[in-house]
Parts: sequence; structure tokens; C-alpha cells
Amino acid sequence: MTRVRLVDVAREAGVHPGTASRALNPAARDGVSRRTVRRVELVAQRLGYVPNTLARGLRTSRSFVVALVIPDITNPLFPQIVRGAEQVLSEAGYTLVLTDTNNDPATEGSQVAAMSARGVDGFIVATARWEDATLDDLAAVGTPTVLVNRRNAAGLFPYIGADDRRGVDLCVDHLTALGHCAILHLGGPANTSTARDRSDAFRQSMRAHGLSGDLSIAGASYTEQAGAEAVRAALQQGMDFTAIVAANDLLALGAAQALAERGITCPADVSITGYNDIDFMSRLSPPFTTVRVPLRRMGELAAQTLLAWLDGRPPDAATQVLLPVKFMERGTTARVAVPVR
Amino acid sequence: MTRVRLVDVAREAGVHPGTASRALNPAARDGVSRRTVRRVELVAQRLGYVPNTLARGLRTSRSFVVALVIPDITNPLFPQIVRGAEQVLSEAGYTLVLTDTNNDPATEGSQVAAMSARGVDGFIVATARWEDATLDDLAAVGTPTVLVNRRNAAGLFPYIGADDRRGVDLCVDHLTALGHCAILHLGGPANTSTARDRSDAFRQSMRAHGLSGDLSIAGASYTEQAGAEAVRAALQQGMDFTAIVAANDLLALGAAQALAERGITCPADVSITGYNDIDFMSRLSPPFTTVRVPLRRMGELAAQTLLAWLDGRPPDAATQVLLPVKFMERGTTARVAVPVR
DNA sequence: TTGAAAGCGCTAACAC
DNA sequence: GTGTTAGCGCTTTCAA
Repeated sequence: MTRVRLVDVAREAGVHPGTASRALNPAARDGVSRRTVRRVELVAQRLGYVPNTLARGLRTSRSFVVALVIPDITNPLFPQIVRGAEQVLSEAGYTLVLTDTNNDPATEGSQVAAMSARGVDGFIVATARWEDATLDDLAAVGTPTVLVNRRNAAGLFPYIGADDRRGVDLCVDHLTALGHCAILHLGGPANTSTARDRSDAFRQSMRAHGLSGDLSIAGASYTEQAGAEAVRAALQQGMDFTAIVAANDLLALGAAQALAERGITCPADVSITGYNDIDFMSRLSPPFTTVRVPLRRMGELAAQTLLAWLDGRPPDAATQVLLPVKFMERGTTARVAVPVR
Repeated sequence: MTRVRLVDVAREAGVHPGTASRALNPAARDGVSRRTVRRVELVAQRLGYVPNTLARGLRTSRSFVVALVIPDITNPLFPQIVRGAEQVLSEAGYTLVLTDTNNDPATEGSQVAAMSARGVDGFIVATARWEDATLDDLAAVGTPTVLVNRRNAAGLFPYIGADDRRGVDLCVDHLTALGHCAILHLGGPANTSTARDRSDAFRQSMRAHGLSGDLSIAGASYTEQAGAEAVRAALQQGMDFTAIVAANDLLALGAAQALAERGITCPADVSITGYNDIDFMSRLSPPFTTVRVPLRRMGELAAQTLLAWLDGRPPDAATQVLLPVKFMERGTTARVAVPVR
């Protein structure tokens, strides 16, 4: 693969490999005469020398590789995070390895192990579950790790997320202002912090409005299908509601679909709010009211936090960054015609 | 990072490191007694031994890493391809590094160089341009490389794509059957094979129907914005058409937007076909008629082709796989009320 | 300022 | 069958 080695450059430049190494390393260059540096650089350039990162890594035990662990790249939420992280990392000379765990904890564990064996310098994890053995292992070993999007119970790693408390507040405020009182919460899968945080926020928000926050169901995963199934079950049970606060856009889409199957239209009969504002939410039919989360920025910030750590500036373990969110009203939420009850 | 080394395992098991290495390597295990194998394996397990992939790679000059080069992960086209490739690769024990070139040839070149320095075993490239210096370099070095989605002029690498000739035929057939004669082609950026192939196909298809295939414009990139800009310019020039065959879904979306700005609605006034059938195309407002391309399958096949190569079964350089496509009529194409001209 | 030498953790050719 | 030895390409003490 890599043809030209450092030895070749050194021989050609008439210096010892050690010297050539120093000349080419910005950090060690000061101990080398300007003439030598220039000569070595010139030869390296002419020969097309490309340092072998593996060998360097073996010696320095730094690989300049960061692993990003995500649950499902086809969920439009994650490409934004990936993009933000990739940008920051590659600018800093790091390479990003992507692992898609397919939402499976076992896959996640083995992938993380494989990455560790590869000697990645650190992890950005977007798959955190509330109880997460993989993260516990990582914490035990002390591998630099930053959580993004989801956090875990242990709280041993810095976390870059969004202000879900506020996001859900905005949804509930908006719906109650439109006259809704019977609001159903369509939560995310248990064992994710996003489900917990948003569902807690929902309950508190409802109580602050003097309403019961107990009308609540949960999707088995953050997918349209799970959202549809949960709402179908709710309808079958005869739950009564005029609005739904979904914990995620895909769940909201599934909810709308389940309602449509029963001839219940949105927003005429039921108002729905989503969460995240993934691409296309604004142009679906009907367009979806949702909460915009700065996904890209989250990816960037996670990468920056990790880079600082790798650079010898470990973050306070308690670091919890909650980026501001924005309510995106798109007319999918309507005033209640006949307030229930 | 990796704490337990092979030496530790060997010492603990009372054998030489070389023996331990053989015992743990399925390929070399036959030259070792069953008892030794078992003992070494047991010790390795107990100590939690994880082989250092870097060191192994340095020695064997195989990294079991494959790089996937894509232009923009936030374009919904690519996560599908990534997913397919990732699945196949990780099942085969390979790790996937993702590089997002942000549609920039220079970035692409430097990223590929960085990956080469990392000693990746091969590349899957989804960013090919028709004239592509990076690919020429890769070909010169002989690095195993498979093209997916886009191919290049040189044709030195196997290519996994879709049957664009047929896909465009289906669009033109459909529109002409509805009475359209003045059909505009909204092509992709020059210097991509997809733009060339689809635009060639369009011209031929139109001629086969006895129509002129010369009504054609092109987007500067495969984005909504570029599509909108191109169509705005076309309208300003006073181009007359009743239908648009777009080279890509995002271009089609941009086209619809530009038309809407002028009060031209779709499909009432103008029919549009997209290409790729990215997620959500079916649920936009209006839903989009488009051509479904088996993106995920393309990723899988590209990965399989590369793996076979890395496994010593190099593909015929002329390998060009064109997977079948499917026309997705969604009512966004309407019969012409008053055929133009 | 530069050269010499050792070694990161592993594997593979060769010897016993 | 197993031990010995050499070395992948690089960096980094230690001497000179």
C-alpha cells in the first residue's frame, strides 16, 4: 500500500531515520537545523512520502481515530449529527469510524470492543441506553467518551443534548392555548433518556397547566411502525384525546397514520406535535408541527468536547450541555372545536 | 487502551508467544495440539485478551478496514447505501470508515490519501466524477476499489449502479402516454455519470417516441436549491413545457418549488418525475412520482464485491452491475389538458 | 544538532 | 508441535 517509507526519505536526504522523523514532526522540529528540515521536507515531497499511521499509532499509542456509534443511519436524525462530528474531526486531522448498531445492544457491545481493539482514541456515542453495560465498560477502562443525543443513568460521561424540558413545554403550552385538555403523550422506548426526559417533562408541564399528565403510551422504538402500533392500541382501548405530544417525529408520523386508518384526520380531528424536526417534516402532507433540535451543532459540540479531552483537557464528568430548541408551528395543531369533557 | 497483550496470555499459559498466536489464529490453529489451543483460549478468555489490531495490521499489512467515500451523508440517498455496506462488512469482521467529502473533489483527494495512510484494505467510492483524478490515483496504485452509484470515464473499477436507461425510459413512456410532448429534462451536475447516463437516456427515449429530446437544463448539484435555480432560469427564458423529468428527487423537489413560486401547480399544470425514491417522497405534499432504485442492495453488493476482491478474487475490471429499478406512480403526473403546440 | 538503538504488539519463516 | 528469531514502520530516549 504505502510504498515510500521514512527510511527511504532519510537515506535519500542523507540523514538518519530518527532525524528525518523529527524533521517531519512539527512538535519535534525545533531540535533540528533549518537546513535539515528543509532538505528532508523536500525529499519527502518529491518521493511522495505518506507516513504510515498504523506504525505511528503502534509506537505512540494514539491512532487519531474516533468512533461514532449510532443506532441507525437511515433515521434522518443521525446523518445531521454525523455530519457535524465529521466536519470537526476531519479538520483536526482525525478520522471517523462509523458504527451502526442497528438498535441492538449486543451489536453495540461487540462493535465497541472491535473499535477498542483498533485502538480508537475515543468514542462519541449516540446510542446510550439508560442502563448501558457498554458505557459502564467504557467508563471502567477510562476511554474518553462523549454522549450525544442520549445519556445514561450513571452520568459518568459528558453529554451533549437538547433542552427537552423546554421543548416539551412549548408543545404543551401551544396545545393548551388552543384549548386542548385531553392530550396524549406518545413516548419513546423505555430505557432511553430521551423517552424519560420527554415523558417527565410532559407530566410536569401538564400539571403546571392544571391538567393530568397521565394519558400516556409508549412506542417500542423510535420508528413510524412503533408509533402506529402504540396509537392503534390506544384507540382500541378507547382512549379519548384531542391532541398528541409525540416524543419524536417518526412516532408522530406513525401516529398520524394510525389515526388516518380510523378516518381521524389531522389537524381537523386531532392535533399532533413531533420532536426533532427532521428533514421533510415541513413538507409532508400535512406538514408537521414539531420542535427543532440543533442536531448538527450537537455533533460538532460532541466532537469538540472529545477533541479537547484527547488534547489533555478532560471535561468535568458532570458536563451536561442542553442546547436551545425551537418550536416549529406548521398548522398541524388546531383549536379544539368542542373541548372534550 | 488494550491492556492484556499476547505475551501475557502466553506467559500465563506457559507457552511461547508464537504458539499462543497460532493457537488463537483459526487459520494457523491446525499446527497446534488441541490441548494447547484449549489452554491458550481459556487463558485468553480469563484475562480478557483483545488482540491489538494495529500491531497485527502492521505485521500482516491487512487492516480489515474499508473506507466508504460519500459526497454528503445528509442527502437521504446515501444512508441507505451506507447501511447496506456496513451490514455486509461488519458481518465479515471488517470495520467501515466513513468519509463525507462535502461534494468537494479536493477534500475527497485528501481524505482518500489519509485513508490510504491508515492502511485501509480497500475503498467503496460513491463520489465518482466522470473525470476523477482521485480514482486515477487509486487505479495507479492498484488499491482495491469498487464504485457505487456513480462511475467514472476510465472504467477501471467495478461499478454497482442501477439501470438508469430503463428508469428514464419508464418516466418518458409514462408521460408521453399521458399526452405530454413538451417534456423538459432537469439534469444533474455535469461531470457525474448519473447526469450523463440519465440525460443520454432521456434524449434517446424521447427520440424513440418521435419527440425532440433537446429541451434540457441542468442543476449545478444534486440539491433542491440547484433544481429550483435551474427551473427559475428556464421559466425566465420562457421555456415551454408540460412535464419535467428530473435526474434526481431533490432536483424534482426544487423544480416543484420554483414552479410554485410562479403559481404553477403540480400535477395540475406540470407533471414531474423524480429519481431514486428517497424516503418520504411518497408522503410529501404532493407525493412524488419517481423511480425506485435499490440503494441498500447497491451498498450490499458493492461491499460483497470488494470483500471478494480482498479475499483474492478480484473482479473483472469491466464488471458493471445495473440493478433493476421500479417506477413509482403516485398521481403527480397528470394527463395534459391542452396538449401544447 | 544528529546518530544509535530499542521497542510498540504482533506474526511468519525457520529451526528444533 | 513448539520455540526461536526477525521485523512490519515508526518514534524516542540516550549518547555523542
